Amino acid sequence: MSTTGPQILEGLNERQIEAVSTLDGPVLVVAGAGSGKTRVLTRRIAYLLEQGISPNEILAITFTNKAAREMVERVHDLVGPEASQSLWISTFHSACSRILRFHPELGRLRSGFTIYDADDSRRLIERTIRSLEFDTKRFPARAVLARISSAKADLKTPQEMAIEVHGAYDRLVATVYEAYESALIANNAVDFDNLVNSVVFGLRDNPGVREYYQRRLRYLLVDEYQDTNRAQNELIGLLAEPENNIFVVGDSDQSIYGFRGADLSNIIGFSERLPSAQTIALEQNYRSTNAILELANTLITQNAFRHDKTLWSELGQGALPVYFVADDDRGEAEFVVTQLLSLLAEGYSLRDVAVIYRTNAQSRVLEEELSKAGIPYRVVGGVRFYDRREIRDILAYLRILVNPDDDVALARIINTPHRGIGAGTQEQLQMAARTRNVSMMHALELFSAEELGLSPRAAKALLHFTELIRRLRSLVIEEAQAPAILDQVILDTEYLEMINEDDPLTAEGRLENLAELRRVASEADSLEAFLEQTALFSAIDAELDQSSMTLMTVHMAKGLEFPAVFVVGLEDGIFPHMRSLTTPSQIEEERRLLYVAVTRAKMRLFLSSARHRSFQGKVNYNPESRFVAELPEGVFVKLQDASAGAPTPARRAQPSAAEPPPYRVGDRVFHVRYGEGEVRAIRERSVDREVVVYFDAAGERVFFGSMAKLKLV
DNA sequence: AGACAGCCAATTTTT
DNA sequence: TTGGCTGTCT
Repeated sequence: MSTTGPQILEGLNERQIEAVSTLDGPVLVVAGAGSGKTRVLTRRIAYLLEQGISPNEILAITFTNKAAREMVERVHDLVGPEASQSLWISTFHSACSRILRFHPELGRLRSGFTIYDADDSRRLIERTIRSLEFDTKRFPARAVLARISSAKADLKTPQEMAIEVHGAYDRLVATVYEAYESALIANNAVDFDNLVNSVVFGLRDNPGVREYYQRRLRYLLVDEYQDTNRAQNELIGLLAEPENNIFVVGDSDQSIYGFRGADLSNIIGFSERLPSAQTIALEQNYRSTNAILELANTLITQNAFRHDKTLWSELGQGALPVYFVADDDRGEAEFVVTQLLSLLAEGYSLRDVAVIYRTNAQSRVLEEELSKAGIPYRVVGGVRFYDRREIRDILAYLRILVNPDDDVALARIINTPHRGIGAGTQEQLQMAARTRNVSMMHALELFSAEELGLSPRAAKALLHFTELIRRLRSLVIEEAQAPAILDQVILDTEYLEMINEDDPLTAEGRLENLAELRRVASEADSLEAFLEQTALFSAIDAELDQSSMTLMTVHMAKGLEFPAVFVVGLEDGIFPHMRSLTTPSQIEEERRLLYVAVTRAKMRLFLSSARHRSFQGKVNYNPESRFVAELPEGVFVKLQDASAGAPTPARRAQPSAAEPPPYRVGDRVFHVRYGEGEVRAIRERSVDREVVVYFDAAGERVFFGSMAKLKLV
């Protein structure tokens, strides 16, 4: 049966083998960038199974659904469907959600509870601030939510927060926090933070449930451990007792979510808290050349709060990273374009290249220059699928059907599409509901318009609304399928008509979004499962465009790799960001951000800055990033602005597109790297021309005409 | 109820 | 520069 033994450890280095096969007790794997941590995690699961541990006894936790899915797939490939189906591999939030579905009382919830995402939470906070008659301008909900959220990350209750207040602002936050928690319970809802926190508090208070999970989950694995907050760490600790078979994998140098409560001391202090812990460091990198790793290593050794380690690889020295100082942000973007053209000429393709920046706003100039040059690109991030208005509206309808106490959902849709229930009426309803201690939906159902103090006109509009919800709810009671309910919502609310009237230009796109939502719904087992999925999964993975380059923030780039990477905007104020210059720990996090950015590169790395740039409508003269200054001569080549000094590859003469191409479609050509092929297309672009060649051995490649070293055969 | 001008603030965001 | 929100006018 267990003939898998050798396979499980096959191709692993010594450290990795040690990590995979150290069975009992706490283990910390310090896994540098590109050191094969997912491999270690998946092989370890296979190893545990081979050692006779039941799949039911294993819980593997990740931060993202993507990582969880990837782990499931890879374990599946190793151990087959039977064992892998019984494994529990999920995100913190999904795992907690599942526990709460079985034991809603742990979080003072009732079954059918709603999961609030950040936007729902913000809205509820805003309502709370208003209802306490605080000024929402002086105390923006977003800021208050951030404070509450970081308190929750530290497992701090409103009462604990109230004790430690410094000044009026803190006092307000503590007051809002307490009211917000009550509102969540009243709405039968949990926010993301409370998914974890209520399980932690619930397990502490309920020995029976706690012991059940402790007995069941004997082997825990945690991915990206450096990103855990105190609450998540506490959850792991609780579940792991009494055996303490905790296997955590992470890299202190890649902790970039401190601003959201990630607590680096979880990983740094792991072996101090658990003296029996074994620490295994993975320092061999399988991604980058040593030239890139040397730059990364020198950069990150400037940080004090970290696990000391030095990455190395067997992938050769490689090209020295290039650092370019542009005159302005446009010049920087032009640098990216020209270097990109050379990369393409060398045989890199667009999908091999990524531009990474600190803030989303930086994408604009890059996009303009790339468009100008006719280079296809995609920007990762931006408005996410479930954040689109039409999606949120329809989901709010579905939510109110399942959980009538969800006032946030109700507020969203009570007058969407417009049905004559204005702000005044809504406020009146809210007040009336509050004094009766019921949700707004229940108030509508239980009391007459007169009792609620509503005008006859408002009463009529509300009656229509209540009837609408009642009709739709009957579908839920009859256990109709999620897509059918969704269809009926769209139909009965005349939502499509609204979309059309609203803005006929975008109507089609929004319609497509709804169709996509319906497709997701059709794959869910139930309406409840569908809603849960939409709450916990942020995006339907965008199909990777095979022929465009990628633009994204450092945060989005984490976990990814590209043959060639540009890191732009290396200026004090941008990277490190202005708002992160105050404390040493903020600066360290910014430095880790840059570390994450540069370690995405496999072969080629380009860094750049601009002497001045337009930013927030004004021209800024930022000094060069302190991080660049920290790097010694020799770890990169510095290029001056192309107008100064010797001609750089950046400004190599470009034949104008008007010149006739030296080859035509159908010609046979030769390339040093790809051999012989046939020219399939020649496309004129504003800056250059594109030549598409189909190589006999290497398939299709796209070159830029000015750069391509193609010889006619 | 809806349109529009004026004002203000402005990282990063796995769930 | 952008976007979001508020208050005012129709």
